[in-house]
Amino acid sequence: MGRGYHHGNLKEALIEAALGLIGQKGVGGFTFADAARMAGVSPAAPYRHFRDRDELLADVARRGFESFGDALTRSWDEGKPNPFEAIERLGKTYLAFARKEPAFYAAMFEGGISSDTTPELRLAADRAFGVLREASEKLVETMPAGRPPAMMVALHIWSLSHGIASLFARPDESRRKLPMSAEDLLEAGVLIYLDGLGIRRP
Amino acid sequence: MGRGYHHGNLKEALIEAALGLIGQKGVGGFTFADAARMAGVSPAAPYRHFRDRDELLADVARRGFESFGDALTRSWDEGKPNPFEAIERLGKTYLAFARKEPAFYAAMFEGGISSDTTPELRLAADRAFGVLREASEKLVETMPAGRPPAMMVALHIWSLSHGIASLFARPDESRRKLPMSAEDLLEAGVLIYLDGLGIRRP
DNA sequence: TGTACATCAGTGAACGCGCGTTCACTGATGTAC
DNA sequence: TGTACATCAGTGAACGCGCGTTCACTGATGTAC
Repeated sequence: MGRGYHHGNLKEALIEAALGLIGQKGVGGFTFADAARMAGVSPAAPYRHFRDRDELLADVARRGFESFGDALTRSWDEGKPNPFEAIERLGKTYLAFARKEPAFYAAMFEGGISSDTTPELRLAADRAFGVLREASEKLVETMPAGRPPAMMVALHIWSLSHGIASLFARPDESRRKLPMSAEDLLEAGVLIYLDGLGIRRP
Repeated sequence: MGRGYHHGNLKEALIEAALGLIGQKGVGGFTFADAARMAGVSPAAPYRHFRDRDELLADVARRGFESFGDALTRSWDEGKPNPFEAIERLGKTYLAFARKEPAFYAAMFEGGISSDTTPELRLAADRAFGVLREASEKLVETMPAGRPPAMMVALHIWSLSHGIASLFARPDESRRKLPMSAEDLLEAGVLIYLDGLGIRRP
C-alpha cells in the first residue's frame, strides 16, 4: 500500500482485523497486539482508538448487532406479503447471519461482552430484538381473540432461532450432525409453534 | 492438609480446580498453570495426567455431559406419570443445570471443544441427548395418527431449551432482562409447541 | 501564497508478566523374593 | 518379616514466547495569520 506515517483509517482497519482474527481463531484467540500486527501498525497504535481489547470487542459486537438489525429489518420488509410468511423469512435471515458472519455472531453472543458495556451496544442489541418484537406483534394481531403476549412470542422465536443457530448453524467445528438442514428445522419448529398459538398460514 | 510429596488424587483435584476457575473467569480465562497452582502443585505436575489444556477441558466437558445426562434421566423418570408432565420436568432440569453448573455448561457448550475430541465425550453427549430423544419418542407415541418424526421433536425442544438457557439462564454477566422467569418462558414455549403438534395434557 | 505553529496519529524500544513446556531430578509407594 | 529394587507422581529451575502497556519521540496534517 505504501502508506506513510499515518494510517488514515486505522480504526476501521482494526475492526476488520478483529473480524478476520475472530473468524480464524475464535473470540478467545483474538488479541489486541495481533490486530495491530494485522493492520500493519505498531502494537501501541491501537491505544489511540480503543482503551483496550474489550472496548474494541464491544465495538465489533455493536456493529454486529447493527448489521444484524439491518438484515432483520430488510428481511421483515414491513410484514409483506403477510406476517406469517415474513416471519419465516426472518428465521432464515437469523440463521444466514450466524453462518455468513460467524465472527460478528461470536463477538455478539460468545464474546463475554455484556450488552451493558456500552449504551450504544445496548441500543443496537435492543434494536435488533425490536424487529422480532414488532414482527410478533403484527403476527399476534392477526388473531381474532385469545391473543398471547407479543413479547413472549418474540422471546420464543428468538430463543428457538438462537438455539438452533448455536447448536447447528456455526461453521465452527463439526457440530452435531442433523437429519435435515438447520433452516428446515427452524421453519418446521416455528410453523408448529405458531400452529399451537392458533396462527395458520393465511 | 500436610500432603507429602505425592498428591494422591491430583487428577480429580485438577478437574475441581478447572471447574472453579471456569466458574470465576469463564472458559477462556482458565489456564493450565492456574489449575496446577490452585491444586497446590508445581506447573509441571498436570502433565502426568493430561496431555494439555484441551485434554483437561475435554475431560471436564465429558463429566459435564455425564452429569447432565444423569440429571435428565432422573428427571425423565421413565416418563412418569405421563410423558407430557415428564417432559416439562425435563425442561426445568435443563435450565437448572445451566444455572447450577455454569462451569460445566460453559465447558460443554462454549469451550470450543468439539464433541469429536474424544470418543468418550461424544458418547456422553449422545447419551444426554438420547434422553430427550427417548422422551420425544414416548411423547409422539401418545398420538393416534399423523405422528411427526421423534428426532425432529427432540431437536426442537433441545434447541428451545438451549436457546433460553444461553440467553437468559446464565449467571454470567447481566443478560437481557425478562418479563418472566426463564423456566416459565420455556414451559410456555414447550406447551404451545406440543399443542401445535396436537399433543395435549392428558 | 507562504510561513509558523499546534495538533495528533503512529513509532519503536522497553518493561514486567504469566503461560506452556522441557528436563534431569527426587522421594514416596508398591512389589518380588 | 525384612530388604532391594522398580515404578512413578511430583519438583523446581529454566527456556522462549507473546501479550499488554508505558513512554518520550517523530513526522504528517491542518490551520491561523
